[in-house]
Amino acid sequence: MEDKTTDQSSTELKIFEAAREIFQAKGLEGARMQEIADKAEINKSMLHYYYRSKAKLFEKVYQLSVIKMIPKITELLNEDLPLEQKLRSFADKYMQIIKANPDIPLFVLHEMNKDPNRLQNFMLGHIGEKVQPFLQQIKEERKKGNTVDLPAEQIMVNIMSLMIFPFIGRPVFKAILDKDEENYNAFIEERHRMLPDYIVSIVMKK
Amino acid sequence: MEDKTTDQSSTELKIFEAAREIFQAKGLEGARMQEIADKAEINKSMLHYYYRSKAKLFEKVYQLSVIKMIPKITELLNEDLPLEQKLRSFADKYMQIIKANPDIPLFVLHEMNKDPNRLQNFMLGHIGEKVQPFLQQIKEERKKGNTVDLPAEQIMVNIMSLMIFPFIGRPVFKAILDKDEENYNAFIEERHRMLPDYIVSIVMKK
DNA sequence: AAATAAACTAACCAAATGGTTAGTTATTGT
DNA sequence: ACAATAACTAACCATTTGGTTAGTTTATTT
Repeated sequence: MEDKTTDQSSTELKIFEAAREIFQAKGLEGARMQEIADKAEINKSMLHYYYRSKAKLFEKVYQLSVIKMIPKITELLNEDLPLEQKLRSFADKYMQIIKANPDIPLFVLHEMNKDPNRLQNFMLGHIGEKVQPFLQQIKEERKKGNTVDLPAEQIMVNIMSLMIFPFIGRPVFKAILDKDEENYNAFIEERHRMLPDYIVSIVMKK
Repeated sequence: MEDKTTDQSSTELKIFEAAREIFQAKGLEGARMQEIADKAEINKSMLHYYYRSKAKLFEKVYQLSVIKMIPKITELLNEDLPLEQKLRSFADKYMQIIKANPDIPLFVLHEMNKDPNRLQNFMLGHIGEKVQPFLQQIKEERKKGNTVDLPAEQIMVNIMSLMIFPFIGRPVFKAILDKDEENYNAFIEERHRMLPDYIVSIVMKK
């Protein structure tokens, strides 16, 4: 007896997976229903049979994408750990997540930018308050003189930028650094290895 | 007598400006020709009168967008300055450029991601060799023990990430940091002020 | 095994969208 | 002043695209 999440017809899953790939690569308007059907190797009518409309199918892909990336941030940042350990752990675990879903950040940010109110920003409604404890933790450590002298918000943005942007900027960085796909992936691996310590080093006062 | 670049009918310019805004906000496929015409307050036929096709109009917008952001990087990084001053100057000037064109990074990266071969990557063909001197400069300073102990490429990616990502990630950061548009702009201003020194501090060994 | 429902297909449809055309108005050169 | 060209408009067209329908095959239930 399979559980509810895996108890879907293989066709439905094939459709979703194809839709995920194509929506993430080309965005809502760039994606063609026929293209999704082709990739899923099913008749185009099946898309509507299982998901009714392009908008509905997209919404599922979009929501899953957001869910995979956003809640993890607050989840990891609210573990009960001293700041330094928390930073190290967060950097490592969040890099793992992005590496497993490298197309999501650009996809989600592009769609958010197009329509900032999609589902009243969905998922983003209460994230602010969930990040507060972490920002507070930084502020306290800063008062104690344990961190570098920067506003907590700037530190937060620094951390996220260093982790996420190398994935979003991939095509440009590949050109700038003269790397092919394989080389750039190795570069990302190297980055994953160094980032936990590096982030600690630029946040905590030495 | 106006020079060639400004000697265009006001209609043509209005179209281009409208197209720029809409393409940058919604991407190639998300943009509607009618919408561009409406924003430019002209008849839709004028779009084709001056630019022949959506693809051609888009290409002009895209190329201008790339030209505004990419060549400046190598230009600024190849000024004949000691590393520390160069970093400070680059951070300040490049932040100015992004602030003046805050929608371009996400737009360009989304389009590049969709079609990595658009115009055989245009503009990106020779950028690698133009960045080499700067990477070399870092490597030399690193050998002398003047920089933090990181590969030059990682340093380069760090710098670009810290500058650009706050613009791309705006909708998420606004939610996370609980800021409205005005507050976030102030946050960006603060960031612009601190980044030159900060970047120096995380690259040069103290 | 018959009946019922679910999964699937091919053909078709309507709306949206980029693009054209034929003609009108305004501008420019002589 | 007038011919010629450029700028512009409204109506229309062809294709693309998301979506539907009517019917067929496959699986399930009793």
